[in-house]
Amino acid sequence: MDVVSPELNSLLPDEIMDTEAIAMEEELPAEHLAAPPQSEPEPQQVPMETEVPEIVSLCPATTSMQLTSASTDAQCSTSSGTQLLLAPSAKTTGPVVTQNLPKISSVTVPANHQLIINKVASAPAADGKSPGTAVLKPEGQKLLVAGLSKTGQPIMLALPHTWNKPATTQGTGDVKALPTQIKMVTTVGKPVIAVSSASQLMGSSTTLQAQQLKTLQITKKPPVSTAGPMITKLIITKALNNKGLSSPASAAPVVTGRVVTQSTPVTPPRTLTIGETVSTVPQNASGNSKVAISPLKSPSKLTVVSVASQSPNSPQKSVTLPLNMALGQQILTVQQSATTSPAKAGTSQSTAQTLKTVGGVGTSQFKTIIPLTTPPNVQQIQVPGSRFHYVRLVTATTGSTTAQSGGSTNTNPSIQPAKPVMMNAAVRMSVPIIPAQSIKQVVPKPLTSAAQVVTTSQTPQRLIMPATHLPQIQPNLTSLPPGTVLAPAHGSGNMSYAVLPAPYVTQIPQSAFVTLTSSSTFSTATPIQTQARLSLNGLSTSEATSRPRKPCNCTRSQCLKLYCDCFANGEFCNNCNCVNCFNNLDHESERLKAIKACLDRNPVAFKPKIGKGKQGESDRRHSKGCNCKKSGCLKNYCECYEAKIMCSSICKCMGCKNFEESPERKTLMHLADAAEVRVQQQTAAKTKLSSQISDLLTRTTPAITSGGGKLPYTFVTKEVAEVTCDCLLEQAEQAELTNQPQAVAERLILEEFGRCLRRIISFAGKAKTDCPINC
DNA sequence: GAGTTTGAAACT
DNA sequence: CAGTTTCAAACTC
Repeated sequence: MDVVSPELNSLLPDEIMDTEAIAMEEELPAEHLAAPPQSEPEPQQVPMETEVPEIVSLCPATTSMQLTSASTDAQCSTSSGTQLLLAPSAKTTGPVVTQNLPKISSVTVPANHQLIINKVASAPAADGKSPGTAVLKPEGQKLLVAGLSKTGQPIMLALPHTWNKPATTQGTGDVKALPTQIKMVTTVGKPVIAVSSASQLMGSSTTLQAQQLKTLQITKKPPVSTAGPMITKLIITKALNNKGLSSPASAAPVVTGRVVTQSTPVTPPRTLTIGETVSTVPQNASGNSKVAISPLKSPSKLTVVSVASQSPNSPQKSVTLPLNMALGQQILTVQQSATTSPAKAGTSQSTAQTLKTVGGVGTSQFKTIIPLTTPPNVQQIQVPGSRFHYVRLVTATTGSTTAQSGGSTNTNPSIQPAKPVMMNAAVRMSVPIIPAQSIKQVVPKPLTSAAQVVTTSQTPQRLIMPATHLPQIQPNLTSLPPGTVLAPAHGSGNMSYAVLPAPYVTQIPQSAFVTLTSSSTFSTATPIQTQARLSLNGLSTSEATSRPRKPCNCTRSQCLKLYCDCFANGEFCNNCNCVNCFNNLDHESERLKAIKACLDRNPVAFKPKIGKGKQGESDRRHSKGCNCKKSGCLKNYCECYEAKIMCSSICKCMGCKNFEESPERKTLMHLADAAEVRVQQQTAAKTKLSSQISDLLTRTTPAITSGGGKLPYTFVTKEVAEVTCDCLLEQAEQAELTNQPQAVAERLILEEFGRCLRRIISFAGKAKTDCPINC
């Protein structure tokens, strides 16, 4: 099992992981496997709240690591003598446990680096392997790894009692058994590997908590298992910087996830088979390297990286990274075929077949991210100039995929042919370090055409669907609404398009969309349908539907001119107050004409006005600049001000006060900030009040019951009173901040008090209503 | 909520 | 390209 090759590592963004320090070795030198003394370490108690029993080894930059798949032993050796500890997967249940116990080939600790692996319980080496192999008992033992970072800070991780619990709880070794995790953590530039139960949270080590970590989590599917599934997750965590321990605030790094499958021409291809499924296929040591990187929004929330194994003969490897959508974690799934085998069009389907979303089965932490009704294909896309890899998730039957890849003229074996990218918002969000502008989408062309790429600069996806009955429109591809995807008309080089803004996909019921696509006359609807599904599924429904957008109020433009914000944003009107709106599917032809007209007038009409500067948001500026004359650019009339950016040299405004040093602007900003803070505080207070009341209701229901109906004041407990006071104080502060007269302030406070009372009464009444029988 | 102001978009 | 008109959002009362 390979983890990360240096070549691959070089391609990975630092934000994700840095595997420079990890080199793979085929064999673990026995001399580096110093047997841990029999002395059993203290059964160190792992704080329950952390729930992360881990085995940690610290490896220096030169550390080599091997995950041997031939046995249950996980070994780590380092040329420098530093340690890497790989514990074998948790294994198994029942009777076979003792025969396939995970073994720790313990790690030697070099002079200055730390690793001390103390097996808690050693048993006679069942397989008689190298001395020094510690055999872990299946249950109730802790493996402690103690080490010191360069800074001298000790690292202590313990193997929990539940080391083998996953399998045990699964009884017969169900594939859904909670996998053991191996975490590789780099501390102070050294990778650390830890093993923990998959259901447990990271962060048991206070040392680790004190570092800014990034985690690569890999679920290892061991080779042939004679005693049930062996599931090991390898989490490679790297300190974001070498400041390591000096960054106390870095305990909870947000690491976006992605899965990378890649092989390198230099390093012998290796296969890291990851998955929770039981596999009887021996790990293919000659396969392509696979690396699964799991993002973590929080170190306490692990995202399983699952990599489905694939036929060794297949040049492409599929990787799926499930994530906990509920936690807002997202993934970027990356697939890359072997460099020696450029992606073949035909491989995508097999990819889809082998692509599995695993992990998390039976564990609430792990969820399938893309609940497509059909197995998705994952196509890798390499964006020029980007260190990131993107994938396109498509259904398997599309012919356009074949055409696109087949038509590619890219002859560079190291660069994948341009492929369509279907990046839904969720995916984009999952990798915030990827600017939206970098996302590129392929414009499907007739089957004989090479793929074209449209650079998008805005997150919403839009679909331009064939509409053969409509006037032909050949929009400037570079000027289409951002995110636009074009689909060719049926079997013809003459292209017609229907523009479907992304919101349409999310605005309309899925059934409606399905009807639309299924009834359309073009044969290449599959990609669109797929994208639609992705938009519906990949983008969380709540996110899609709740995305705030002001309803327009157009009365004369029919919402077909750029006056209309909906139209200007490439969106359909939805829940707007417009009159005689044509910005909908019912007026598709008119809408298309209007789009064309806008593009004729201004080829970049649909491009975002607020571009992104070179150095991030601070450099954002209006693409055209404003022309304000009377507002001083300090009102929302000004597009710059509205976008919360300062006017720039390209603005033609008069009397501009929207510049950095402007006192007026600062004053406004302060007021705005203060208002925002107040709103947040108020919201928090009210939420707290509601929570308190709810909690109180829960606890006081018996009293209500016994009392035959208590009056609302029953609910005015100390907690409620305190929260109510908070609300009142907040109101007072707000009045003070806004320089309200005392009378007004008093009135505001009283009104707030009235609201609090009403809420209390409301909850009280609700409580009585909710339990009419008992009360 | 009606009326006014404002500046972008559209038009000439 | 400049000037004018149209338009809808922002703003005021």
